[in-house]
Amino acid sequence: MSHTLGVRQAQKQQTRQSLLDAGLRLLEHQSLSSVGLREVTREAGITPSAFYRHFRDLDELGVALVDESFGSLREMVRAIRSDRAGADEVIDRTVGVIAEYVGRHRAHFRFLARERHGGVQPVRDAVDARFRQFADDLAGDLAAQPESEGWDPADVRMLADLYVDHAVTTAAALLEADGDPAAEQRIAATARRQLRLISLGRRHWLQG
Amino acid sequence: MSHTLGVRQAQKQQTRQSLLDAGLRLLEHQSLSSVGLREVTREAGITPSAFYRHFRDLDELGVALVDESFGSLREMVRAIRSDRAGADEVIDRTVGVIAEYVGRHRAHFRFLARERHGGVQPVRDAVDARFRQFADDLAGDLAAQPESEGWDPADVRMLADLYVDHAVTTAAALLEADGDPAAEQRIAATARRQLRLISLGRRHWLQG
DNA sequence: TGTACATCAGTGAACGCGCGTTCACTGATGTAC
DNA sequence: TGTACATCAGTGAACGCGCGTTCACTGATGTAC
Repeated sequence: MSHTLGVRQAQKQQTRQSLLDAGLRLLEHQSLSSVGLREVTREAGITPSAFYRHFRDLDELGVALVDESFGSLREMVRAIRSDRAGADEVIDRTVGVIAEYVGRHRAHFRFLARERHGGVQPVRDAVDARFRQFADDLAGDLAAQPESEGWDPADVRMLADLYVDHAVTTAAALLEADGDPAAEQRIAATARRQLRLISLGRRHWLQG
Repeated sequence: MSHTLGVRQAQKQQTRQSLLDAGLRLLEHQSLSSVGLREVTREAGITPSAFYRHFRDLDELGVALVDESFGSLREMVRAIRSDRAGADEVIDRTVGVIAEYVGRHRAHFRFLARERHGGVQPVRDAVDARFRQFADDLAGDLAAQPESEGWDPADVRMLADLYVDHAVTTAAALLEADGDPAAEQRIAATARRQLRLISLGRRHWLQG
């Protein structure tokens, strides 16, 4: 028998995952600070006391959900950044990818939108650190592009922040649309125009 | 005795206000959905059952707090919009006013940031409606400016949304800085550059 | 102005309930020989 | 391979506690005459 993990550990990890899934399901309609431990274990189909075999408390589960949620996000960002095309195509693809991922990982995005400014400090810190990391990565990408020649690094960074904040705002608006296709179209159209305006500003930054 | 209100009504309103104040105080460190009714009345110094003389439940108190918070915000927007000056001065003043109001009405802004995407639906709807109203007003202002001559109304609206979203993001970042002056300076500096880039994009929109 | 009654904001006791946490336990999985 | 013991993920009962809500009440304020 090959056991890279062992039956026991594999089962434990499965239970842990069912706790995370249960948490995410409950967080679709309420925020972390109002979810109960017993509520989560009930949803996961285990005993309340078994919870402590996996997390110290609900905050710790929340931080684990941040990691999981940023997994989806990282995938999305990779899809956007790998794009090499003309400005307008990049914009269209970017907005398209955001809309697609929000639709596909709705629960994860909803969780991040909720807890980003929500109740629990350790979770908020975890979310913030991850977003800052994204902005750093994006700033690196932008700096390497020919359009950024002659730019002050601080200006590159502020542009990266603007892009990230815009993406976050757009994703949150799409969530709020809650699947209504007309509303989603409107939000996507607005987002595209805004990105076009921003990229115009970028083009004229040095002689501005 | 002149009584525009009556002693009894005046006292009732005072109690109501102390409930709102207590709620806002508690919401500095947690979100609405995790605050208890008894917690609020304890903080306000009244009996739990007296709560029902003023609100049906905590959600209703939350909606009342949205109204109150937007009072501060409306004042701020009036201060910004009344400004008539050159582009760069407007930008500096705008960011300055935002920073000043966030500092002065910290609890109100924190509440709005929390509950905007937070747990409770009626509160979220109330917040959203108010922000949309602001964007409408701002779109009206922008449309009246000479810089907007020849603009598609939909483009004016998307610019107004971009400005409002940017202000919201900046305010939230300032809150997260939590009074640290260096962090606040950095955020304000970034916000000013971003607004300058946006206004560059605006200037080149039609020939872009 | 004075009196008699109505109103109603806030009180305080009581209720049933679900909460988070503890603890000794069970029995399947893992390990040593 | 087989046996004897160790580990430990998940169980289920128990606990004390604060919760939201109800209800009859009190006494200051308001109103009618």
